Amino acid sequence: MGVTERRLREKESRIESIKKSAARLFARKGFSNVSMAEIAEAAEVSKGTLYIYFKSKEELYFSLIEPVLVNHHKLIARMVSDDSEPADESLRKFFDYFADSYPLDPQAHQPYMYYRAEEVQPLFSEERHDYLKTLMAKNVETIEAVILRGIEQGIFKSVNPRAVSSILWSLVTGVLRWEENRKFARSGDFLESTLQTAMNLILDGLKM
Amino acid sequence: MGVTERRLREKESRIESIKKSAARLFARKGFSNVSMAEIAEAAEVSKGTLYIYFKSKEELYFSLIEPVLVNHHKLIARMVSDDSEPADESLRKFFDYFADSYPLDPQAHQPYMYYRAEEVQPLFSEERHDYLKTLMAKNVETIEAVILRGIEQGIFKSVNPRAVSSILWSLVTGVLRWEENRKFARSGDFLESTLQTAMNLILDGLKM
Amino acid sequence: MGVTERRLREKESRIESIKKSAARLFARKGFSNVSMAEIAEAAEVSKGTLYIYFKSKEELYFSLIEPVLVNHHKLIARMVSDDSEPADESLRKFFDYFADSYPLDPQAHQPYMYYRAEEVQPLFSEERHDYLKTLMAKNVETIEAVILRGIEQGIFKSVNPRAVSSILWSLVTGVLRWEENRKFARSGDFLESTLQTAMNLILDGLKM
Amino acid sequence: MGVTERRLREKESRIESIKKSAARLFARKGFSNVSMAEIAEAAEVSKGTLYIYFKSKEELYFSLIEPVLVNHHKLIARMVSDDSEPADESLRKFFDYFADSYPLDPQAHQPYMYYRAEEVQPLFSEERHDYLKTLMAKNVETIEAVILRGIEQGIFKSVNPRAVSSILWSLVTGVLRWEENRKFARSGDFLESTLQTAMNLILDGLKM
DNA sequence: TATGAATGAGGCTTCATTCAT
DNA sequence: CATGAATGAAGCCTCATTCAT
Repeated sequence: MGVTERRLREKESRIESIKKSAARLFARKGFSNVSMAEIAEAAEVSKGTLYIYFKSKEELYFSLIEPVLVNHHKLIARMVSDDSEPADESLRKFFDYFADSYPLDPQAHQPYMYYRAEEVQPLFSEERHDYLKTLMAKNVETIEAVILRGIEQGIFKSVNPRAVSSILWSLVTGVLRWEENRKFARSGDFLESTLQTAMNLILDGLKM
Repeated sequence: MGVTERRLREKESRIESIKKSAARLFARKGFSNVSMAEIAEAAEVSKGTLYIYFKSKEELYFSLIEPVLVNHHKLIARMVSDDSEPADESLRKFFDYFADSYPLDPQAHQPYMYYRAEEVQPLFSEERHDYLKTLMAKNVETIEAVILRGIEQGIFKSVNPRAVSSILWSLVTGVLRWEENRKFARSGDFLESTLQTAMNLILDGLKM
Repeated sequence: MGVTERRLREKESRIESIKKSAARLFARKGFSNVSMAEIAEAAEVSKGTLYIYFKSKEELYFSLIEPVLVNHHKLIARMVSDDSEPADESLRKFFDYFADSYPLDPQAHQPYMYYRAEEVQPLFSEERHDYLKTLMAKNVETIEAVILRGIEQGIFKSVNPRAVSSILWSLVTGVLRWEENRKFARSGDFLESTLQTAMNLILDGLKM
Repeated sequence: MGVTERRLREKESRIESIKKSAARLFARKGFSNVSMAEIAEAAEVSKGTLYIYFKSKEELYFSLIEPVLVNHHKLIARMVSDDSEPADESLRKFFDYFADSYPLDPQAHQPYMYYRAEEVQPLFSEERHDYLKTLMAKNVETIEAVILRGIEQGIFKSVNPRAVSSILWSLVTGVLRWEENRKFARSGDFLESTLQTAMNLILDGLKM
């Protein structure tokens, strides 16, 4: 029978529905401003059902954050991993990644955009928090390596690679947040062009 | 009598104490994760006293946000208001303002750093929310004017001034958040040097 | 077919497994502190299965209590039913019964040890509760008859048989509980010797 | 002003009201079968008020149990502390204490009557549970000392003092429970006479 | 018959706010 | 004005029970 399979599919679709609803709500209002009841209603399941799949509100939140951080890291790391590629090309890909993927799935980017160590820390165990920090640190290191490569390739000025990596991440997350706020305020959507402009400025500034 | 005066002074110091405590707590943990009891204790007043001076938790929050936004706007507007000044000088002042004033009073900058339209909106009346939006929009326009001036002065490339203004604000708030998280994670304090580097990159990128 | 038989056997073993698991858990943690999920897991069946065989949690509990009460009554009644036997012999059997059978199946004795009218009453219908009361009353009457016999046989002093019967039951259940707590506190197992001593004291006290 | 004092009195009376309601309910139905809402209603306060005075349901329970155990120990220890007193007199006081004090404040005796190590343990921290065990152990030791004294005084047979102490406690708590159940079942109140009879039997059994 | 996902009532607890003093 | 005890709505979570397969 395909019964078991169908069951499995239904179960997974329910989990997906919960995750999607939760992600949207958390992204829109922040962890503390979303109630489990709200999530349940949005996902069209009962409150109890949430707890079948997620041990707690924190667990649900974590299950949304973690794979996104892992995935982004993977994607970005792969994207910029070709050591023979000119570093400016790599950075361009980095920016394009956000310009392209953000509109497709804005919630997937929320963890970066709204990550706030002091708010998140009390939610998770020390271990988990360390894990999240490590994940985010890796991302900075990835871009740091690109900057370093650019300097070695003679394309970039002699800058502090770690600082510039921080700046690039700050800039990207800052712009995503900014444009999100702007969109919410109904004043148009300029994400792509803003990111383009930002990248051009930075690259021009970085190049020798 | 000096009694009335003393009373007045005591009252104002009480209000200041409340505001200071509340600002620190909101900044540290976010609006929803702070209780009125916590604020009262930190300010060394009773819970009831909070409600003498502030109609509600939202009101208290607003009373913290609003003057900061107004003040920042004033300071920044004044700082860059000399139309004869080279635009790159003005931007340098803009960056320096954050590098200098943030360490002195980090909380004062929280409203920008953590402003999140979707989270804040349900707290306030439409009117108030519009007011906040206007305040923030003015700041963007101020920097936009500087960029425009730079172009007219022949110092800057022909960029989209509105986009670059957004970028500068995104960059500054992004870096502030970034360094705040980093500091919280006990990995050192690089705010000033990071902001310096960021400004140099951007200015180099902007200049013809 | 032997199929039907096998089915029947499997079914009965399933029921036994449920009862056994439930008895152990109820005995260990008390009715309210045991969940149906826990019982199902311990019995290695699904939650739904519990409801095939027992209409409700209360029903399951009743199905454990009732036969034990009936059975104890039967055993004890038979044990002391020989009217020609010296009453002190009969009481000795009564005590020995607990000293011998408790260690073999402690859970079977829980209904007595922890019976608490006020807690049990809201669980059951009036009718059922009355039934349980009657069962327990019969036990008291059985021992009461032994005391009476002892007086008539000229072995026992002229005491109030009902009161002494209550005392004997109180003593036995009291000691069982006491030693259970002590065992749980890991301070050794003195059930048998304690019961022996108790019986000797009481018999010495009863005898003329 | 007496205002502060009256306030204090009102506050304490409220706490007393809560404790009294809680004690009655816990005694009647057991810890797990009582809800905080029930207690609040019985005490005629709001649910929130309970948490002003007691950090949690467990804490409230503990606040009822602990002083009773301490107090009983004190009373009983004092009662039997005169080493020159004949041991049978001391035991008589011990029994009388329960016969007299139980009807006056039955709830005060609940902790003994219904103490169940396995149910109570998960409620409390290890430390607290150890503390409770120690308190109860002290009581056994107190009576143990009386038995020993009786033997030394040549009044009692040469029995195992620890075992007999356990038996006396088991007997008393057993009888209290028994009569409580009987009372609840509306079949009369024989506590005093039952305890009297029990004591006479035991003393007769103990004496040489 | 057996399963286990789903339900929703109800339990414990927090907290913004009120109000008598 | 200042206090802090009191309130009760609302949040997180558990669990007995049902039901489609």
